[in-house]
Amino acid sequence: MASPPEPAKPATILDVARLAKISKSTVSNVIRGRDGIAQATRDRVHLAIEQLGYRPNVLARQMVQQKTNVLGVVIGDLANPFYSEMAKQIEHHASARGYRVMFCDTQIDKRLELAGLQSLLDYRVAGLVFLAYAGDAESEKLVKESRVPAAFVTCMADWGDVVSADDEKGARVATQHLIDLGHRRIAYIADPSVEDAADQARAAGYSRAMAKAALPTRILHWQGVDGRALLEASVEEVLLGAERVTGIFSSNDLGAIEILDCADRLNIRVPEDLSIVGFDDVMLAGLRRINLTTIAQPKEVLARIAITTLISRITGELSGGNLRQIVECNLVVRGSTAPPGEQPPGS
Amino acid sequence: MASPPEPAKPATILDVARLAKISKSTVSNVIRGRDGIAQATRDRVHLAIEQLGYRPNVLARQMVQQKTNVLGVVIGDLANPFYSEMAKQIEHHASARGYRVMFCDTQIDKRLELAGLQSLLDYRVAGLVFLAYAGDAESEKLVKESRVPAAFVTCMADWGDVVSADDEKGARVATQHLIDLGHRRIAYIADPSVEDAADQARAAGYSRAMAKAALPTRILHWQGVDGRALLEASVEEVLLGAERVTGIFSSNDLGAIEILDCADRLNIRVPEDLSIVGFDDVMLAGLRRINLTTIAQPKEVLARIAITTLISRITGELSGGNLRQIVECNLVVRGSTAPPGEQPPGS
DNA sequence: GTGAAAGCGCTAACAC
DNA sequence: GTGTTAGCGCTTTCAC
Repeated sequence: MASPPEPAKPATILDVARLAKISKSTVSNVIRGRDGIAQATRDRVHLAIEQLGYRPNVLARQMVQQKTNVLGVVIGDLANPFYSEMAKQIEHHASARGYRVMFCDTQIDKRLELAGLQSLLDYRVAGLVFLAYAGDAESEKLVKESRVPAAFVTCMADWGDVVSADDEKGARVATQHLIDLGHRRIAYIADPSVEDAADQARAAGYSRAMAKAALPTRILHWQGVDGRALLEASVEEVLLGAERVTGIFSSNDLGAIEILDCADRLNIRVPEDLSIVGFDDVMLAGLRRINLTTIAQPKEVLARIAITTLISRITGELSGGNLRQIVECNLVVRGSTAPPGEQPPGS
Repeated sequence: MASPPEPAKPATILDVARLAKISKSTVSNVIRGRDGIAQATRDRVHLAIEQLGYRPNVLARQMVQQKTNVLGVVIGDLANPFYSEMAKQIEHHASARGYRVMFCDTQIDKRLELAGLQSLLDYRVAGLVFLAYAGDAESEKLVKESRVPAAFVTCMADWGDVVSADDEKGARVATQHLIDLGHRRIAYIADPSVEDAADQARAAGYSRAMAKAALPTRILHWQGVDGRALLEASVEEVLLGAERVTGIFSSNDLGAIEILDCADRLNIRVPEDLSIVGFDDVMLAGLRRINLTTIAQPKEVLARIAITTLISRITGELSGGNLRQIVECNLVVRGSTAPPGEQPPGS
């Protein structure tokens, strides 16, 4: 029979040109919307495109332009709700602007990060979004040499645009919330899955609020990623010991929920005996069973600004020194905080 | 020394060829590991590559081969823990096999799905992974015409390889668990974010277990995505009415947690007054505060099989009719289920 | 307004 | 074993 069931070869620009009885450069010009083309020609081309179901070959275009409309997104851990919620926003805004995204989950491992970046750059991504940055010097060198613009969202580096929540202020507000409730012994507990820079800023905000209230600081760190142990002291000591705290500000919601779990296990009531404030406001935090007071990061806004900035860099609309855009975050009071109550059971 | 700070143009295969005093095809042959090349030549080429910091231009390779090493991944909602946990596994296995992934969040909207697929296909993805499939006929037509292999993970279609948990059996086990505990009035509640096909299978498993125990079925649906209302009856009626249930099997963990919230609000104790079983075993379910009995989907296994199958299709190792691979899932008993207790408060 | 022609950097026949 | 050559499908000067 004359026509095989499926045309294995998709139509090319040449097919369109032939059908429209016109040269392929003119077809190209029509497609790219260059002006200075007769309406009649334009119509003929569009008709031919229609008839053939022609779609420009992105690969060929990328090859000649040596650039893509793809953004590389470096993520710390896609299974972490904060990252996945951010990733969703990034994908959403990128695709709304005509860009596709390639995700790369690094587990905040420098070697994975480097390999992932190399691969993304091999694919000639037009820009990079770091949702987490392991801070590797090799990575920095690689990206800088590639001259691909980078945006750091919710993380930090001095060699690209930074879009971040006001971590220091958020931490201050969180800590102040506990102080205002009447807490005096308040610890800051850092979760390793939080970016170093963000962690520093949040610790600083905590320390500043505590200093202002003339209260002693106590900074603790979770040991390992899903360890239920602290580096500096046992959880029991922190929550039940002589110097036990009545308020905790966690560097992120996941860490705060970890503490919630510990408290439950030790029969410490939240918020009666222990108040907890998280950071991020992941979906989880809003669940009735969790009901965590937290500092909400405006994820949609962060993503929007990051994508807008990055695309401006790509197109060249924006040039010059690195931008550092800080957006406000705000306290969401839920059920995990209250004025300090009576002595915890067992003391 | 003589080298400029940044070579704006990356080295091409021609540069390597010149430096190694060899033709570019030979360089190409060396790079692609074709055998039948003198060791001396091979060494010279590698040396030149090293010196120039040469990296093959993926875009050019893709262009000539008219194919990429990119997988398109269609996701229902990246902010949904089940999807993001699956997405992580998919990305992991794909990158381990040398493939990059392009994610596309469709919100299970047919139009978004179609647009996303069109775009992925424009980029000549080598294969498609559907983590969710809206079941659009246009989408089907588009992908079939493109001849790009598709794998449906955790969802269903008759025009690609399917990798899925044994939803029907999982549901039977979940329901049987409740029956074994002594429950008699057990409802199935479907969450709209669950794929239709999976929902059907789970409902069927539930019905079968109930039928076997000669118990009446009661199938309910959440209204809207984050609605706290059911289609068929009020939550209060289901949980507190004369015909109230003592056991619920939810089509996914998120829906189960929703019910947990409702129960808490209505002062219904779980598991004393109400037992709940979920499906998926998202990270959330394991939190002490949630502590949900559930059917665990083996996400890592599902992803691995899907990627392996898809890549076999891509390379042509696998051909012929669509595969339908079903993997076992298993009951994880936690604290949300127990034998039915006394009458719920207020009755 | 439109078209001819020169690539983009690579792969893959096919000569030598 | 190695080199020559002809594209892949498109963009983009630059003539006409």
